[in-house]
Amino acid sequence: MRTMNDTRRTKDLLYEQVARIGKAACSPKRLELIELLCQGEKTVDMLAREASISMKLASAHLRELRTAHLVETEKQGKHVIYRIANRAVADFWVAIRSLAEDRLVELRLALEQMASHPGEMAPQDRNSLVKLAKKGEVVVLDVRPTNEYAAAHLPFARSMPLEELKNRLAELPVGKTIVAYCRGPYCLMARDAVELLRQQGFDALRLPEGVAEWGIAPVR
Amino acid sequence: MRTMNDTRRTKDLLYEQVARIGKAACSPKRLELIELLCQGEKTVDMLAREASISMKLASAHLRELRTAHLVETEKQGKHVIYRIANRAVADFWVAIRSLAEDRLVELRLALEQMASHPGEMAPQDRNSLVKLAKKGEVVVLDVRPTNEYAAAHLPFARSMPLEELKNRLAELPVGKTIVAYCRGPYCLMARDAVELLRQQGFDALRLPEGVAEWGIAPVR
DNA sequence: CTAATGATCTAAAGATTGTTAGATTATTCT
DNA sequence: AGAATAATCTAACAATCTTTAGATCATTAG
Repeated sequence: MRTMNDTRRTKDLLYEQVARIGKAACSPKRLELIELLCQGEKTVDMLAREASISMKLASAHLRELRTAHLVETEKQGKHVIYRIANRAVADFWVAIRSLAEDRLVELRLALEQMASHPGEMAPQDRNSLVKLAKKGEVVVLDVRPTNEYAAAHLPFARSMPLEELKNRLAELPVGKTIVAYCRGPYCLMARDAVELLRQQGFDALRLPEGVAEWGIAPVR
Repeated sequence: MRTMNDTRRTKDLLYEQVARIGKAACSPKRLELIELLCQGEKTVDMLAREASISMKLASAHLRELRTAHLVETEKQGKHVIYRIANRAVADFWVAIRSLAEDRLVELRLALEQMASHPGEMAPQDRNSLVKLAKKGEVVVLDVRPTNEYAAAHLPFARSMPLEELKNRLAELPVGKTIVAYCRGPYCLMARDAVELLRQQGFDALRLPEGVAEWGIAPVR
């Protein structure tokens, strides 16, 4: 015989488990860490530096992500390397972000303001961009750090980290359109790259999507 | 001139907005309310009763969901009717649940234990089930309350709420397979319906998916 | 009009998190 | 071995959230 209370307890248990994922996603800093890990594996202090928090705090947040089984660790020498558990985590990051953009006007406004400065690329389908890049009609620049490029990058993209860009302008073609991308729509490196390129007379556009949005986030 | 701090503040703002969605999804009861609303619009006290919480608490949780713009309200007489803001909310509920099932062993175990009792339906593709139902080779039963059936239901499904099932067994065919579904994998009404039907000698199976999983959640 | 119902608001207690500091561990470098 | 580095653990305080109770408001029924 199944009682009402039995059913209640079972249900509570199920929703509690799902809420563990929600809890992992309810802190801005944890979301930022997830996005960083979508670019490739990183050590705790790399993550702390890039998210502008202390290593202690990063460690505490990563612990939360680990108990929710969203990230995995591996010890290498005196470093601990974190990575997302699998591609489903990257997909979830894209999904929650897109729901947030769908529902929250404030977020849409902030993004529009951000994008209005330099040339935002018209939403174009992926295949046609890849085709153009393959034929050499546009140059796709990956302006993230080299290790992130090494972990995964868009097809036919060239690595040119934002910090090096200023000194490597000579490598770029003058007539062609240059498309810069970085970690995704919340990362401002591609925006700054486009700003710099335009000041130098290049025809530059920003592609707001990164590897997570293209579904090619690196997983071991 | 853009400063480092500027960039930081902009980023923090973006992640904070996304975290508002995470916060809405970090309480088990709020998740349950979202799932209930995926079945169709409901008043506060309907929601409170079905989620086994007080109306005050339900109201407080719904307030949170409303500030995250995941649900919308409409006043009708002395009732306030809640509904999910759009289909993207139902999709998100399915997405977070599926990530939880992917990552959390505890959840998979709990679901297996739940499912092992009655006959769980083999994961079958949707079109083939609809075809069988259309041809009348199986009977698909929607065992949710009638108002949820009215809001949206699977193609060719017949409404037969769990509470009425016992008294309406005569309406069911003896030779055919009966497929029962309810609100989704975390709802136990279909499980109980299958248990009852099998005791009565019917060939019954549970379809663990509901309208949210089929992408036909009702939205106004 | 008055009473009852459905829902929200406010305030407060209790529980859970976020954040920081200090101590501790494991590993590498010298 | 001793110092330095990377990371975690523990404990504590601050901040936030959950939950309940009491008061309040709007609407309907009598």
